[in-house]
Amino acid sequence: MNFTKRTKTCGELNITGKGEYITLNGWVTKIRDLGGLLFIDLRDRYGLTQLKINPENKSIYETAMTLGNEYVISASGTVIERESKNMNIPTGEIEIDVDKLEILNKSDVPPFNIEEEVKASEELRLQYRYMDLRRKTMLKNIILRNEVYHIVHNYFKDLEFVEVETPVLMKSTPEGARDFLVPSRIHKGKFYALPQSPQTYKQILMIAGLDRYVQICKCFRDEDLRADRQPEFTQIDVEMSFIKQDDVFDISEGLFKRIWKEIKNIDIITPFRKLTYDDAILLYGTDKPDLRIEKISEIHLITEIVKDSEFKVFQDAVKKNGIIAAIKLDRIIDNKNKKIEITRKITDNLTEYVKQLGFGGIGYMKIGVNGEVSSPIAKYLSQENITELLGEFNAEEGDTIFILSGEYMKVQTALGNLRNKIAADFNLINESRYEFLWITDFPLFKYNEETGGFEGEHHVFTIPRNEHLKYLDSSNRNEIESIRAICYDLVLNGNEIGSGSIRIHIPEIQNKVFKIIGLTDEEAKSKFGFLLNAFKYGAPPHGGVAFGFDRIVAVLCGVKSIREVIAFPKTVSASSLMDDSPDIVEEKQLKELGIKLEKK
RNA sequence: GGAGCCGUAGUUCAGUUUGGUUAGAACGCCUGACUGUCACUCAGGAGGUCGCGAGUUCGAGUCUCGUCGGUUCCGCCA
Repeated sequence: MNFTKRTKTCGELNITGKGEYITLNGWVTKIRDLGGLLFIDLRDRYGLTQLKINPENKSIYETAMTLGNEYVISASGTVIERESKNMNIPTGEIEIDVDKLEILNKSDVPPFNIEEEVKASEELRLQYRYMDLRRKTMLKNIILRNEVYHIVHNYFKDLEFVEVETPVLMKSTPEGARDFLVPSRIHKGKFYALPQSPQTYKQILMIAGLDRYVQICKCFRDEDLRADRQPEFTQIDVEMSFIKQDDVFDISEGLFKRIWKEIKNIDIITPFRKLTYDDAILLYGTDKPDLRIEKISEIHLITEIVKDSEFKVFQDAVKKNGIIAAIKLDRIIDNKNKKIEITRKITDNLTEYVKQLGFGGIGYMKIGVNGEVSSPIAKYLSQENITELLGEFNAEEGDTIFILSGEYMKVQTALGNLRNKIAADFNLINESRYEFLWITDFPLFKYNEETGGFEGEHHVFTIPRNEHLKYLDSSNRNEIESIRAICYDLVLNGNEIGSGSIRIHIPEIQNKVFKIIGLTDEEAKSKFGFLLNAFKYGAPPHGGVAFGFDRIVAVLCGVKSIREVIAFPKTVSASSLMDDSPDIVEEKQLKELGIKLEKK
């Protein structure tokens, strides 16, 4: 098709171009018909420019009158200064006095308006994603994503990392998430799996001597979705040889420093804070604490203080080897500077919340003037205990202490959830901060009560801490559970954005780990034989990390869901509303693959 | 697999608590008027499988059950 090609974009013209004859191509965003004089906002990726159509030019005017929103047009004319300027937009001092107008394509009436603040439901936005992506907000997210992409590539290139593409069709492995499977036509009855991550390949690249590997790659996990989890997602995958944990931290921190500097012009402080997994659970009840939370204390164990109370719930907890722990909420004020009273309604609501987490209820203690407390459980406590408790928290008038009791892990995680909930309910998250935090020394194994066996907490190639190597020969559950790994997560604002470990490169240690998780030699050989073989031929000490690219971009864009930074995301039921996938396939295709469907 | 919330005009929502006349509003769309708008304004108009299916009832957008879709969370998952 013949059309007049643009000489400028809709974002670049300003008063300095006055008098220039130009052509714009773009989408009709808004038509303002003043009865005679006609104004058209023309939009492209770069911005918005106002076209002026004068009724004196009859043929152009008539064409313009047939336009609708989202028509694609070519408009030529002279850049002129506006009679009344709009200083809210960059091009607001000028307009185009159009003397040539071509309709390049019509548009149906759009299902929703293309505007910055979208009003359409997410369902509709996903169905018409090409319309949604025309919105400035989405365009900004996608472009910012691309900028981060370049920063990552450049950063690692500067450090002499080698980008290597790894296969998308690979062998299914039993560990970790459920695999997406791809049937093989040539080998009927056999399947490839899509990679959950290129884990084994990147380790083999280390054995191959690549030394420093990076890849921004797609990963696939067939598990249920969340706001921050898609079945296919993007990872910054990194692996290095002859390094220790601190080297991984240095390289990673440098990356984030550069991203934040270039995208946000913010100098983030490195090195990042570090917390062991055990401390994170002890202090925050989660392995991904949000350090932006203000006015809520860390978790304090108060078993020693209240264990002799008359309160039966506490006594039960102590009897069952459990604990009693608490958090303190500072006196808080609303945006009108008025103190927020912790009312019965609020405590009832929190009680309801902890009941869902499997507790009978929550103990609370409101601190009044002169250390007087109002609390349903105060009557079970001696004055000394109360004083001691207030001292433990440095509690002052207006503060509230929330107490839970029971099994250690259950209490800690519940208090961790409670911190998040209270912070969200009362707006206690400081949104202006970026809080990076390394969580280190994760347990190597997790005991599975159902199967009565151990499972890998991270992945099976993670090396134990030196001082715990001896427990690999143990058969004592406590000893095995106490093994900590050289394994780390990077947490940003309460989101897990990265995870990695130093790997096992010595076959003897690897075999012991396999043994503990109940993998026989034969199974290990059939599942990971290629990797174990490779280890026999001089595997260097190595380790790495992988970052969740979508989550990082989501934080940078200030959005809650990674769907906002993915061009074509899936819904929570893992379908694509735009192209209606997954979908049934033809009988012929199944036959070729030797697949028969079970009747429902 | 489980729990919560949502589903009404092209779109966003009100109406559902307490079943009852013709299901409303805004934006968008169509027609007309208007030569400096930029959320243009003004006048008029069209537009509804109340997600779908059963049930209760004289009567269901409204109550009950089921089902489908979206979303948040738990389980699951780095």
